Amino acid sequence: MGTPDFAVPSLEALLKSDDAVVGIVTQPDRPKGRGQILVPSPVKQVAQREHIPLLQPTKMKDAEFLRMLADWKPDIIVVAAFGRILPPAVLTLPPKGCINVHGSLLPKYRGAGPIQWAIINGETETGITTMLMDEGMDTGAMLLQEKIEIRSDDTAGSLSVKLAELGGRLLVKTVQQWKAGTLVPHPQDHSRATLAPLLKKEDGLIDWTMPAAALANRIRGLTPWPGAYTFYGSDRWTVLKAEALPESLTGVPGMVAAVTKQAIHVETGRGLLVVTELQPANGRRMKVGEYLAGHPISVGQRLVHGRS
RNA sequence: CGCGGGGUGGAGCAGCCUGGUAGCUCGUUGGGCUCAUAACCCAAAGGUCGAAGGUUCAAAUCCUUCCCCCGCAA
Repeated sequence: MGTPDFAVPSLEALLKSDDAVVGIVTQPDRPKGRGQILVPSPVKQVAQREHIPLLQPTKMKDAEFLRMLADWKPDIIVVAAFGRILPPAVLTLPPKGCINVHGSLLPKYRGAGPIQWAIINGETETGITTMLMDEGMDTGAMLLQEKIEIRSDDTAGSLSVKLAELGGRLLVKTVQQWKAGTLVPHPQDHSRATLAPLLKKEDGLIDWTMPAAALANRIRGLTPWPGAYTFYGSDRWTVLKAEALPESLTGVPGMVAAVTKQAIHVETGRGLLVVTELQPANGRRMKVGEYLAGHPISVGQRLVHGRS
């Protein structure tokens, strides 16, 4: 069971492994983009390519769905970024249980946005944890765990690709060892658990009173989705790349303190944020140098929280 | 038919409303200046103005259709 790009490497890894994938479950096609066109999930596209039986339930407790799922007689159900809570009826279906691939070092960052929050919080390492699912949100007993470095230039997008890849490898290893009975589940230390809730569009709004270093992390964690944005006059900017400088020039958060050939220096709550890449509304992503070639930016203007 | 913005030399934009043979910033090339430079000065190259059709003496500019890109919203 899985839905977005993150789940694809896990599925592909399973397909290449010795175990048979008897069926795939993914979320229903959703209208997407400007034409409101129905788009199949990345996982569905693989399923169709491989001609593997596919279910797209709208409700997890739907009787028809549960009956068809049971008909597949799965030994194990593997879940990677599926996006739905599994009811007990599903969790207890496979004799060897449900295994989840999670993008963090549990018990830290339980929830839908572990990769993004790890970057936002300035972590320097994260990883993949495979675990036996229970009824809680990422609270099950852990099977295998592997660490990965978070580089200072990683964004949620780039890190997600790496973790998805690692997830696929670790998943196959987990399944093999679990079948062989050589794995001992380790209960999580619930007292050390932290939550990583799903990010919303509004979480991308930049609060210039925060320290520059925190904003730089936040921008990385919010890229490419939902995107960190701010407003210059009536223009909406999505800030794609920026770095923090410790010194401060004007002390007025949000003020454009300086403009060089390839960067816009913005005052924050502490230090300067040097913006080097952005995407204006109605435009494509571009280096600030390119943007400045056609858009005069005046020092002293303030970046604000809404269109003005 | 969800709302909206846009396609103009290599890049980013102005010009369109109030038709009359294309402009700005940057880049590129050549030259100059300088101990030196991604700095500065001078010069040059480079554009079927997304496509097709229409109106007109004349269309980047007005009308019609089509193609492509993007923001919001989901």
